[in-house]
Amino acid sequence: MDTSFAQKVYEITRQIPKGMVATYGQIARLAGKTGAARAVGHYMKINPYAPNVPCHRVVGSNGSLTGYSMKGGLISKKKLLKEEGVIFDKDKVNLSKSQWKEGVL
DNA sequence: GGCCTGACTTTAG
DNA sequence: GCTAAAGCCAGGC
Repeated sequence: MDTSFAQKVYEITRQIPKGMVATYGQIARLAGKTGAARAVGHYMKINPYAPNVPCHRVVGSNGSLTGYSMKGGLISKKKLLKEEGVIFDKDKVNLSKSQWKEGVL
């Protein structure tokens, strides 16, 4: 997996600050492949950079918690995000307040 | 080595 | 607002 796309996806995901979340579509777009969110999801699944890539900070387009292959599943995921300070709206992430935006310095 | 599936998104009707 | 179809990458069988 020396593909620049995967590499970019991992780098972008790695840059997500604590208490923030990004969507698959956004990452895919930043990586230069609008619509390749599926591939992004797959990269999260295999996640060869598990500790370096906080895949639990990646959620669906509308803030829905999806996937998470690590132990605990979405339960742990939601918990982690909450602990990090991500604003939750029921079982979804409040993107309006906690969606990470590249360059929001 | 080929087909199917999967943590999805986007555009169009 | 919802449904349908197309597009993307790699792993597993």
